[in-house]
Amino acid sequence: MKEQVITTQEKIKQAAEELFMVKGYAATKTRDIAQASGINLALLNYHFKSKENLFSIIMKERFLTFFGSVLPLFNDKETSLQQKFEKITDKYFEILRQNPDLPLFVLGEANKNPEGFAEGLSGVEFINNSYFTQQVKAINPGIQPENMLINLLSVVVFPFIMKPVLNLLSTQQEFNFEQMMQERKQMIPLWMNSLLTQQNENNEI
Amino acid sequence: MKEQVITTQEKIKQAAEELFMVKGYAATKTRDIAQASGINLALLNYHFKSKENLFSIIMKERFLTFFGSVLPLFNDKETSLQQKFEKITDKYFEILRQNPDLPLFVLGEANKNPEGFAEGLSGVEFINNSYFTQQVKAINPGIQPENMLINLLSVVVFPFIMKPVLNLLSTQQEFNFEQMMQERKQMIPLWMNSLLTQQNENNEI
DNA sequence: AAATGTTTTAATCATTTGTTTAAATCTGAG
DNA sequence: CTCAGATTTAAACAAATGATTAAAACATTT
Repeated sequence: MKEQVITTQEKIKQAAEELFMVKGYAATKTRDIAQASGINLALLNYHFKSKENLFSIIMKERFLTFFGSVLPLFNDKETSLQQKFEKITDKYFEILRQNPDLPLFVLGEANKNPEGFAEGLSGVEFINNSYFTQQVKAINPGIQPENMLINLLSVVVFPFIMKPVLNLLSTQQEFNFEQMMQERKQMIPLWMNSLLTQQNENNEI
Repeated sequence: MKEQVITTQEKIKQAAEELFMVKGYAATKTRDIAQASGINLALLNYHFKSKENLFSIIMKERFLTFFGSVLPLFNDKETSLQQKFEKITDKYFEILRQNPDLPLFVLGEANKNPEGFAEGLSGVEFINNSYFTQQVKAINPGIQPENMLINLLSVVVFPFIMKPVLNLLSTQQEFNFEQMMQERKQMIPLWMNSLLTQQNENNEI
């Protein structure tokens, strides 16, 4: 097999990424990164100018991972709504399985630093008047398309964020996170369809 | 009107709570807390023994706010499932409107420090074999009750976490977060009912 | 091999940060 | 008022932290 040469920069970035994601920016010390990547402390500042610069680079990459490959699916003119539900669910499950800490990192950063967040999203195709929006309006004008978007992202992403809480339940009960997620992956498109096609009956009491 | 005397301890706690929630533990410096609460730096260690102890106190209180008043509703034997959907939604909207940073704080902390998280939850009534679970099984045995729980929490809580992302959309488009949440509050119980009563059709292609 | 530019290392610097200390101020009981 | 205890203040300390420096090691070209 071909020897995989991993550069110092890559070593630093990988270690820093892991640490930033689980501990956050402030709690991650430059010496932690140096130790985790097995490099000399000074190399961090040599290869990346500063801790903040290193963080900024990693942050932008993570933002793209979180938004870049999924948001365009909303605008796909070749797929039906049902297919969009399936494809977006599949894609996100794939991404989040490999990057379980991604949602909290991205959304936490969006909260702490909204300006930098917006800036880090340059190049991401947006959903504004996406084809998704038009399709929702066509099928059910009684529901705000933004709410369908939010519903889909909620039931897909939130369980990953909830994982530690759910695992708390699992100690008391037989409960398997992976197995549950497997069922969700199949059900979510059906659930979304069910939400979409229901009648908006605003009948109070 | 009666003069509201606010003690030094309360001033410190309120300022620290705000800072911990938006910036996180490590990024919040004791001098930030002192300045924000207008007290002398040494008073933090005089009234609370350490920064970590202060954080621990605040953290446990926030955990209770997030879980304490909502989880019991799942076990209420007097309410139907439909009523549970409504009451849980209402209660959470009320809490999260007043504490918009609560979910990210609690869930972030659950991730960074699962042990301390579990410990901070002592006294919270759990959902294990709740009445909610039984009711879901009775109405639709084809769905895992845990997944209904997760769906409900997802569509209620996640939008608050997504708020900064959604506000990014609002700059490009007429879009009002509050107005959208108003619609969600009405719709979520209906949506949940729709999910629950749909048939689990496992028909692949 | 010599020279040149790049990368790595160990040591050090200047701030920042959590905490402590000793004195000053305040408060309430006798 | 006076005194004892509680609270507050300014100053300082020790450790941690991000960054820099100068020399050493390495790699590449001539």
